[in-house]
Amino acid sequence: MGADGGRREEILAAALEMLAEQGWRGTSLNAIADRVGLTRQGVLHYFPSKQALLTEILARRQDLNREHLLADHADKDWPDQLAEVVAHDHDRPGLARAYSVLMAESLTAGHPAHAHFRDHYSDVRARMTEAFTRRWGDRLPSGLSPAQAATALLALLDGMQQQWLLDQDQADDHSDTMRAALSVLLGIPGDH
Amino acid sequence: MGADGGRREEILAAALEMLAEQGWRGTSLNAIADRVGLTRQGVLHYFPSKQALLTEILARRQDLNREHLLADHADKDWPDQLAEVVAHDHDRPGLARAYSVLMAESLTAGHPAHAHFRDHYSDVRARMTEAFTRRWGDRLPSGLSPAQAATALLALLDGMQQQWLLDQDQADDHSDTMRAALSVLLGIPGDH
DNA sequence: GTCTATATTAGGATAGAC
DNA sequence: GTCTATCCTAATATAGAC
Repeated sequence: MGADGGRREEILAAALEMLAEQGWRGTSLNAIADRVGLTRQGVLHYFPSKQALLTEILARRQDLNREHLLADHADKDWPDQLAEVVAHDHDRPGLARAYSVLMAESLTAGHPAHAHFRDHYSDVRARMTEAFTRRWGDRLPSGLSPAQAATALLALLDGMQQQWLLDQDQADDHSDTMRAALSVLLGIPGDH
Repeated sequence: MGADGGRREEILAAALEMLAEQGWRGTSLNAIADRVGLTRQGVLHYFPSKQALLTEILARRQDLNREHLLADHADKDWPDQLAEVVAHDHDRPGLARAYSVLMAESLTAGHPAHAHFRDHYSDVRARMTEAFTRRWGDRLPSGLSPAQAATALLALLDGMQQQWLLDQDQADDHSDTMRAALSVLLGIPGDH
Protein backbone atom coordinates (compact mmCIF):
# COMPACT_ATOMS: atom_id res chain seq x y z
CA MET A 1 0.00 0.00 0.00
CA GLY A 2 1.81 3.14 -1.24
CA ALA A 3 1.44 6.81 -0.44
CA ASP A 4 -2.01 6.82 -1.98
CA GLY A 5 -3.53 4.43 0.46
CA GLY A 6 -4.40 7.74 2.13
CA ARG A 7 -7.03 8.52 -0.41
CA ARG A 8 -8.96 5.38 0.33
CA GLU A 9 -8.82 6.13 4.04
CA GLU A 10 -10.01 9.65 3.43
CA ILE A 11 -12.97 8.37 1.49
CA LEU A 12 -13.83 5.80 4.13
CA ALA A 13 -13.70 8.43 6.84
CA ALA A 14 -15.83 10.87 4.89
CA ALA A 15 -18.37 8.16 4.09
CA LEU A 16 -18.62 7.24 7.75
CA GLU A 17 -19.25 10.83 8.71
CA MET A 18 -21.98 11.33 6.14
CA LEU A 19 -23.50 8.05 7.14
CA ALA A 20 -23.74 9.21 10.73
CA GLU A 21 -25.64 12.29 9.67
CA GLN A 22 -27.87 11.13 6.86
CA GLY A 23 -27.89 7.37 7.04
CA TRP A 24 -26.69 5.17 4.22
CA ARG A 25 -29.70 5.65 1.96
CA GLY A 26 -29.52 9.37 2.52
CA THR A 27 -25.86 9.56 1.55
CA SER A 28 -24.95 9.93 -2.13
CA LEU A 29 -21.63 9.30 -3.81
CA ASN A 30 -21.68 12.92 -4.85
CA ALA A 31 -21.89 14.06 -1.26
CA ILE A 32 -19.02 11.81 -0.21
CA ALA A 33 -16.95 12.92 -3.17
CA ASP A 34 -17.57 16.58 -2.38
CA ARG A 35 -16.28 16.12 1.11
CA VAL A 36 -12.95 14.72 -0.05
CA GLY A 37 -12.69 17.08 -3.00
CA LEU A 38 -13.32 14.60 -5.78
CA THR A 39 -16.07 13.91 -8.25
CA ARG A 40 -18.14 10.81 -7.73
CA GLN A 41 -16.24 9.13 -10.56
CA GLY A 42 -13.06 9.74 -8.64
CA VAL A 43 -14.54 7.93 -5.66
CA LEU A 44 -15.60 5.05 -7.86
CA HIS A 45 -11.99 4.63 -8.87
CA TYR A 46 -11.25 3.41 -5.34
CA PHE A 47 -14.44 1.52 -4.69
CA PRO A 48 -16.20 -0.25 -7.52
CA SER A 49 -19.64 0.58 -6.15
CA LYS A 50 -21.40 2.33 -3.32
CA GLN A 51 -22.25 -1.02 -1.81
CA ALA A 52 -18.58 -2.04 -1.83
CA LEU A 53 -17.76 1.09 0.11
CA LEU A 54 -20.28 0.22 2.81
CA THR A 55 -19.10 -3.37 2.91
CA GLU A 56 -15.57 -2.23 3.61
CA ILE A 57 -16.69 0.17 6.31
CA LEU A 58 -18.55 -2.64 8.05
CA ALA A 59 -15.69 -5.09 7.67
CA ARG A 60 -13.04 -2.78 9.03
CA ARG A 61 -14.57 -0.66 11.71
CA GLN A 62 -14.67 -3.02 14.60
CA ASP A 63 -15.01 0.01 16.82
CA LEU A 64 -18.25 0.79 15.06
CA ASN A 65 -19.63 -1.99 17.21
CA ARG A 66 -19.09 -0.50 20.60
CA GLU A 67 -20.50 -3.51 22.39
CA HIS A 68 -17.31 -5.38 21.73
CA LEU A 69 -16.16 -3.57 24.85
CA LEU A 70 -18.82 -5.25 26.88
CA ALA A 71 -18.10 -8.70 25.56
CA ASP A 72 -14.33 -8.52 25.37
CA HIS A 73 -13.46 -7.25 28.81
CA ALA A 74 -16.19 -9.05 30.64
CA ASP A 75 -13.94 -9.94 33.54
CA LYS A 76 -13.64 -6.36 34.75
CA ASP A 77 -15.98 -4.95 37.32
CA TRP A 78 -19.29 -4.05 35.76
CA PRO A 79 -19.70 -0.48 36.85
CA ASP A 80 -16.24 0.26 35.44
CA GLN A 81 -17.16 -1.70 32.37
CA LEU A 82 -20.19 0.40 31.74
CA ALA A 83 -18.45 3.63 32.44
CA GLU A 84 -15.98 2.65 29.77
CA VAL A 85 -18.64 2.10 27.16
CA VAL A 86 -20.31 5.38 27.99
CA ALA A 87 -16.95 7.13 27.83
CA HIS A 88 -16.17 5.41 24.54
CA ASP A 89 -19.37 6.79 23.06
CA HIS A 90 -18.82 10.17 24.58
CA ASP A 91 -15.33 10.48 23.09
CA ARG A 92 -16.42 9.43 19.63
CA PRO A 93 -19.83 10.98 19.07
CA GLY A 94 -19.49 10.48 15.35
CA LEU A 95 -18.85 6.79 15.66
CA ALA A 96 -21.61 6.30 18.18
CA ARG A 97 -24.00 8.14 15.92
CA ALA A 98 -22.97 6.16 12.86
CA TYR A 99 -23.50 2.97 14.77
CA SER A 100 -27.00 3.86 15.93
CA VAL A 101 -28.12 5.34 12.66
CA LEU A 102 -26.89 2.43 10.60
CA MET A 103 -28.26 -0.19 12.92
CA ALA A 104 -31.63 1.54 12.95
CA GLU A 105 -31.69 1.94 9.19
CA SER A 106 -30.82 -1.72 8.73
CA LEU A 107 -34.16 -2.73 10.25
CA THR A 108 -35.83 -2.15 6.90
CA ALA A 109 -36.19 -4.91 4.35
CA GLY A 110 -33.37 -5.33 1.91
CA HIS A 111 -30.96 -3.01 3.66
CA PRO A 112 -27.34 -3.85 2.79
CA ALA A 113 -26.27 -3.84 6.43
CA HIS A 114 -29.11 -5.99 7.73
CA ALA A 115 -27.22 -9.28 7.84
CA HIS A 116 -24.21 -7.63 9.40
CA PHE A 117 -26.13 -6.25 12.34
CA ARG A 118 -28.23 -9.36 12.79
CA ASP A 119 -25.08 -11.47 13.09
CA HIS A 120 -23.33 -8.90 15.21
CA TYR A 121 -26.13 -8.79 17.75
CA SER A 122 -26.43 -12.50 17.87
CA ASP A 123 -22.70 -12.77 18.52
CA VAL A 124 -22.54 -10.09 21.18
CA ARG A 125 -25.61 -11.42 22.97
CA ALA A 126 -24.03 -14.86 23.09
CA ARG A 127 -20.74 -13.56 24.43
CA MET A 128 -22.39 -11.41 27.05
CA THR A 129 -24.59 -14.28 28.12
CA GLU A 130 -21.52 -16.42 28.53
CA ALA A 131 -19.73 -13.73 30.50
CA PHE A 132 -22.71 -13.30 32.83
CA THR A 133 -22.92 -17.02 33.35
CA ARG A 134 -19.24 -17.27 34.19
CA ARG A 135 -19.65 -14.58 36.75
CA TRP A 136 -23.02 -15.31 38.29
CA GLY A 137 -24.22 -18.71 37.22
CA ASP A 138 -27.77 -19.01 36.00
CA ARG A 139 -29.25 -16.04 37.85
CA LEU A 140 -27.93 -12.52 38.18
CA PRO A 141 -28.34 -10.69 41.49
CA SER A 142 -31.29 -8.91 39.89
CA GLY A 143 -33.02 -12.23 39.27
CA LEU A 144 -32.70 -12.06 35.49
CA SER A 145 -31.24 -14.98 33.60
CA PRO A 146 -27.94 -14.29 31.81
CA ALA A 147 -29.66 -14.34 28.41
CA GLN A 148 -32.40 -11.99 29.56
CA ALA A 149 -29.85 -9.63 31.05
CA ALA A 150 -27.79 -9.59 27.87
CA THR A 151 -30.81 -8.80 25.73
CA ALA A 152 -32.11 -6.16 28.10
CA LEU A 153 -28.74 -4.51 28.56
CA LEU A 154 -28.13 -4.16 24.84
CA ALA A 155 -31.67 -2.89 24.33
CA LEU A 156 -31.17 -0.29 27.02
CA LEU A 157 -27.91 0.96 25.50
CA ASP A 158 -29.42 1.25 22.05
CA GLY A 159 -32.68 2.75 23.17
CA MET A 160 -31.03 5.39 25.31
CA GLN A 161 -28.53 6.28 22.65
CA GLN A 162 -31.41 6.82 20.25
CA GLN A 163 -33.35 8.99 22.64
CA TRP A 164 -30.27 11.07 23.05
CA LEU A 165 -29.71 11.37 19.31
CA LEU A 166 -33.33 12.37 18.89
CA ASP A 167 -33.02 15.23 21.34
CA GLN A 168 -29.62 16.22 22.62
CA ASP A 169 -31.12 18.91 24.79
CA GLN A 170 -32.82 16.43 27.06
CA ALA A 171 -32.88 17.82 30.55
CA ASP A 172 -31.78 14.84 32.61
CA ASP A 173 -28.29 13.42 32.51
CA HIS A 174 -27.85 10.67 30.03
CA SER A 175 -24.90 8.83 31.52
CA ASP A 176 -26.18 8.98 35.10
CA THR A 177 -29.43 7.41 34.02
CA MET A 178 -27.57 4.80 32.03
CA ARG A 179 -25.42 3.82 34.98
CA ALA A 180 -28.33 3.71 37.39
CA ALA A 181 -30.51 1.63 35.07
CA LEU A 182 -27.67 -0.76 34.38
CA SER A 183 -26.98 -1.28 38.06
CA VAL A 184 -30.62 -2.10 38.59
CA LEU A 185 -30.76 -4.49 35.65
CA LEU A 186 -27.76 -6.42 36.86
CA GLY A 187 -28.72 -6.12 40.50
CA ILE A 188 -25.44 -4.72 41.73
CA PRO A 189 -25.14 -1.69 43.99
CA GLY A 190 -24.87 1.64 42.22
CA ASP A 191 -24.06 5.03 43.67
CA HIS A 192 -27.43 6.62 43.06
CA MET B 1 -66.89 13.39 3.35
CA GLY B 2 -68.51 11.39 0.53
CA ALA B 3 -68.12 7.85 -0.73
CA ASP B 4 -64.64 8.62 -1.96
CA GLY B 5 -63.17 9.35 1.41
CA GLY B 6 -62.37 5.65 1.17
CA ARG B 7 -59.69 6.21 -1.39
CA ARG B 8 -57.73 8.48 0.86
CA GLU B 9 -57.93 5.94 3.67
CA GLU B 10 -56.80 3.20 1.34
CA ILE B 11 -53.77 5.22 0.35
CA LEU B 12 -52.91 6.09 3.93
CA ALA B 13 -53.13 2.43 4.93
CA ALA B 14 -51.00 1.29 2.02
CA ALA B 15 -48.41 3.96 2.73
CA LEU B 16 -48.20 2.89 6.36
CA GLU B 17 -47.62 -0.71 5.34
CA MET B 18 -44.87 0.12 2.90
CA LEU B 19 -43.31 2.41 5.43
CA ALA B 20 -43.13 -0.43 7.94
CA GLU B 21 -41.23 -2.56 5.47
CA GLN B 22 -38.96 -0.16 3.66
CA GLY B 23 -38.92 2.95 5.76
CA TRP B 24 -40.04 6.29 4.45
CA ARG B 25 -37.03 7.02 2.30
CA GLY B 26 -37.24 3.55 0.84
CA THR B 27 -40.90 3.94 -0.10
CA SER B 28 -41.77 5.51 -3.46
CA LEU B 29 -45.06 6.96 -4.58
CA ASN B 30 -45.04 4.39 -7.35
CA ALA B 31 -44.90 1.56 -4.84
CA ILE B 32 -47.76 3.02 -2.81
CA ALA B 33 -49.78 3.62 -5.95
CA ASP B 34 -49.24 0.05 -7.13
CA ARG B 35 -50.58 -1.30 -3.91
CA VAL B 36 -53.86 0.56 -4.21
CA GLY B 37 -54.13 0.03 -7.95
CA LEU B 38 -53.41 3.58 -9.05
CA THR B 39 -50.61 5.40 -10.79
CA ARG B 40 -48.52 7.75 -8.75
CA GLN B 41 -50.32 10.66 -10.37
CA GLY B 42 -53.53 9.22 -9.04
CA VAL B 43 -52.10 9.25 -5.55
CA LEU B 44 -50.97 12.83 -5.95
CA HIS B 45 -54.54 13.78 -6.64
CA TYR B 46 -55.31 13.01 -2.99
CA PHE B 47 -52.12 14.26 -1.43
CA PRO B 48 -50.27 17.19 -2.94
CA SER B 49 -46.86 15.68 -2.15
CA LYS B 50 -45.18 12.69 -0.61
CA GLN B 51 -44.33 14.78 2.41
CA ALA B 52 -47.97 15.75 2.88
CA LEU B 53 -48.86 12.08 2.96
CA LEU B 54 -46.39 11.39 5.74
CA THR B 55 -47.52 14.44 7.66
CA GLU B 56 -51.08 13.20 7.62
CA ILE B 57 -50.04 9.72 8.74
CA LEU B 58 -48.18 11.19 11.69
CA ALA B 59 -51.00 13.56 12.58
CA ARG B 60 -53.72 10.93 12.53
CA ARG B 61 -52.25 7.68 13.75
CA GLN B 62 -52.21 8.15 17.46
CA ASP B 63 -51.93 4.38 17.77
CA LEU B 64 -48.65 4.57 15.91
CA ASN B 65 -47.31 5.79 19.21
CA ARG B 66 -47.88 2.76 21.32
CA GLU B 67 -46.51 4.39 24.45
CA HIS B 68 -49.68 6.35 24.83
CA LEU B 69 -50.87 3.19 26.55
CA LEU B 70 -48.21 3.54 29.19
CA ALA B 71 -48.93 7.16 29.84
CA ASP B 72 -52.69 7.13 29.57
CA HIS B 73 -53.57 4.27 31.87
CA ALA B 74 -50.87 4.78 34.37
CA ASP B 75 -53.18 4.07 37.28
CA LYS B 76 -53.49 0.39 36.46
CA ASP B 77 -51.19 -2.21 37.92
CA TRP B 78 -47.87 -2.20 36.14
CA PRO B 79 -47.51 -5.83 35.25
CA ASP B 80 -50.92 -5.67 33.57
CA GLN B 81 -49.93 -2.39 32.02
CA LEU B 82 -46.89 -3.87 30.41
CA ALA B 83 -48.67 -6.97 29.30
CA GLU B 84 -51.10 -4.70 27.51
CA VAL B 85 -48.39 -2.89 25.59
CA VAL B 86 -46.75 -6.13 24.60
CA ALA B 87 -50.11 -7.51 23.50
CA HIS B 88 -50.83 -4.32 21.62
CA ASP B 89 -47.61 -4.74 19.66
CA HIS B 90 -48.21 -8.41 19.17
CA ASP B 91 -51.68 -7.86 17.72
CA ARG B 92 -50.55 -5.15 15.36
CA PRO B 93 -47.15 -6.21 14.10
CA GLY B 94 -47.45 -3.86 11.16
CA LEU B 95 -48.07 -0.84 13.35
CA ALA B 96 -45.34 -1.76 15.78
CA ARG B 97 -42.92 -2.21 12.94
CA ALA B 98 -43.92 1.08 11.32
CA TYR B 99 -43.38 2.83 14.60
CA SER B 100 -39.91 1.43 15.17
CA VAL B 101 -38.74 1.83 11.63
CA LEU B 102 -39.94 5.40 11.35
CA MET B 103 -38.60 6.41 14.72
CA ALA B 104 -35.22 4.91 13.87
CA GLU B 105 -35.13 6.51 10.46
CA SER B 106 -36.00 9.87 11.95
CA LEU B 107 -32.69 9.95 13.82
CA THR B 108 -30.99 11.20 10.67
CA ALA B 109 -30.62 14.88 9.94
CA GLY B 110 -33.42 16.53 8.03
CA HIS B 111 -35.82 13.62 8.29
CA PRO B 112 -39.41 14.81 7.95
CA ALA B 113 -40.50 12.90 11.05
CA HIS B 114 -37.68 14.05 13.31
CA ALA B 115 -39.57 16.83 15.08
CA HIS B 116 -42.61 14.63 15.51
CA PHE B 117 -40.72 11.91 17.34
CA ARG B 118 -38.63 14.32 19.37
CA ASP B 119 -41.77 15.98 20.67
CA HIS B 120 -43.55 12.70 21.14
CA TYR B 121 -40.78 11.26 23.29
CA SER B 122 -40.48 14.37 25.32
CA ASP B 123 -44.21 14.29 25.97
CA VAL B 124 -44.42 10.61 26.85
CA ARG B 125 -41.38 10.80 29.11
CA ALA B 126 -42.94 13.67 30.98
CA ARG B 127 -46.26 11.89 31.42
CA MET B 128 -44.63 8.69 32.56
CA THR B 129 -42.46 10.56 35.00
CA GLU B 130 -45.53 12.21 36.41
CA ALA B 131 -47.35 8.87 36.68
CA PHE B 132 -44.41 7.29 38.49
CA THR B 133 -44.20 10.21 40.87
CA ARG B 134 -47.91 10.01 41.67
CA ARG B 135 -47.52 6.36 42.46
CA TRP B 136 -44.17 6.13 44.19
CA GLY B 137 -42.97 9.60 45.07
CA ASP B 138 -39.41 10.50 44.24
CA ARG B 139 -37.95 6.97 44.27
CA LEU B 140 -39.25 3.80 42.69
CA PRO B 141 -38.87 0.51 44.59
CA SER B 142 -35.90 -0.18 42.32
CA GLY B 143 -34.17 2.96 43.55
CA LEU B 144 -34.45 4.80 40.22
CA SER B 145 -35.89 8.27 40.10
CA PRO B 146 -39.16 8.64 38.19
CA ALA B 147 -37.40 10.45 35.34
CA GLN B 148 -34.68 7.81 35.11
CA ALA B 149 -37.22 5.03 35.12
CA ALA B 150 -39.26 6.67 32.37
CA THR B 151 -36.21 7.09 30.16
CA ALA B 152 -34.92 3.59 30.82
CA LEU B 153 -38.30 1.96 30.32
CA LEU B 154 -38.86 3.61 26.96
CA ALA B 155 -35.33 2.77 25.90
CA LEU B 156 -35.84 -0.85 26.83
CA LEU B 157 -39.09 -1.10 24.86
CA ASP B 158 -37.54 0.43 21.77
CA GLY B 159 -34.28 -1.46 21.98
CA MET B 160 -35.94 -4.82 22.41
CA GLN B 161 -38.42 -4.19 19.66
CA GLN B 162 -35.51 -3.40 17.37
CA GLN B 163 -33.58 -6.50 18.29
CA TRP B 164 -36.68 -8.49 17.53
CA LEU B 165 -37.18 -6.80 14.17
CA LEU B 166 -33.56 -7.46 13.33
CA ASP B 167 -33.89 -11.17 13.93
CA GLN B 168 -37.30 -12.66 14.49
CA ASP B 169 -35.83 -16.10 14.98
CA GLN B 170 -34.15 -15.16 18.22
CA ALA B 171 -34.10 -18.15 20.48
CA ASP B 172 -35.27 -16.67 23.77
CA ASP B 173 -38.75 -15.40 24.35
CA HIS B 174 -39.17 -11.75 23.67
CA SER B 175 -42.14 -10.94 25.87
CA ASP B 176 -40.90 -12.95 28.85
CA THR B 177 -37.64 -11.07 28.78
CA MET B 178 -39.47 -7.79 28.43
CA ARG B 179 -41.68 -8.48 31.43
CA ALA B 180 -38.80 -9.64 33.57
CA ALA B 181 -36.58 -6.68 32.70
CA LEU B 182 -39.42 -4.27 33.33
CA SER B 183 -40.16 -5.73 36.74
CA VAL B 184 -36.53 -5.31 37.65
CA LEU B 185 -36.35 -1.74 36.38
CA LEU B 186 -39.39 -0.71 38.39
CA GLY B 187 -38.47 -2.87 41.37
CA ILE B 188 -41.77 -4.69 41.64
CA PRO B 189 -42.11 -8.44 41.95
CA GLY B 190 -42.32 -10.37 38.70
CA ASP B 191 -43.15 -14.01 38.17
CA HIS B 192 -39.78 -15.03 36.80
C1' DG C 1 -61.02 11.03 -10.35
C1' DT C 2 -57.67 9.05 -13.04
C1' DC C 3 -54.94 8.82 -16.80
C1' DT C 4 -50.85 10.06 -20.43
C1' DA C 5 -47.22 12.88 -21.20
C1' DT C 6 -43.59 15.48 -19.79
C1' DA C 7 -40.30 18.25 -16.96
C1' DT C 8 -36.84 18.15 -13.68
C1' DT C 9 -33.60 16.39 -10.68
C1' DA C 10 -30.78 13.01 -8.84
C1' DG C 11 -28.60 8.76 -8.24
C1' DG C 12 -25.38 5.01 -9.68
C1' DA C 13 -22.27 3.23 -12.96
C1' DT C 14 -19.24 2.78 -17.36
C1' DA C 15 -15.96 4.29 -21.11
C1' DG C 16 -12.39 6.65 -22.30
C1' DA C 17 -9.43 11.03 -22.52
C1' DC C 18 -5.53 13.06 -20.19
C1' DG D 1 -5.52 8.90 -10.41
C1' DT D 2 -8.83 11.98 -11.80
C1' DC D 3 -11.59 14.01 -14.98
C1' DT D 4 -15.46 14.72 -18.86
C1' DA D 5 -18.97 12.72 -21.16
C1' DT D 6 -22.53 9.64 -21.34
C1' DC D 7 -26.08 6.16 -20.13
C1' DC D 8 -29.57 4.28 -17.47
C1' DT D 9 -32.79 4.19 -14.09
C1' DA D 10 -35.82 6.06 -10.85
C1' DA D 11 -37.87 9.63 -8.16
C1' DT D 12 -41.07 13.81 -7.40
C1' DA D 13 -44.00 16.81 -9.47
C1' DT D 14 -46.92 19.45 -13.02
C1' DA D 15 -50.09 20.12 -17.05
C1' DG D 16 -53.70 18.83 -19.30
C1' DA D 17 -56.69 15.25 -21.78
C1' DC D 18 -60.68 12.35 -20.91
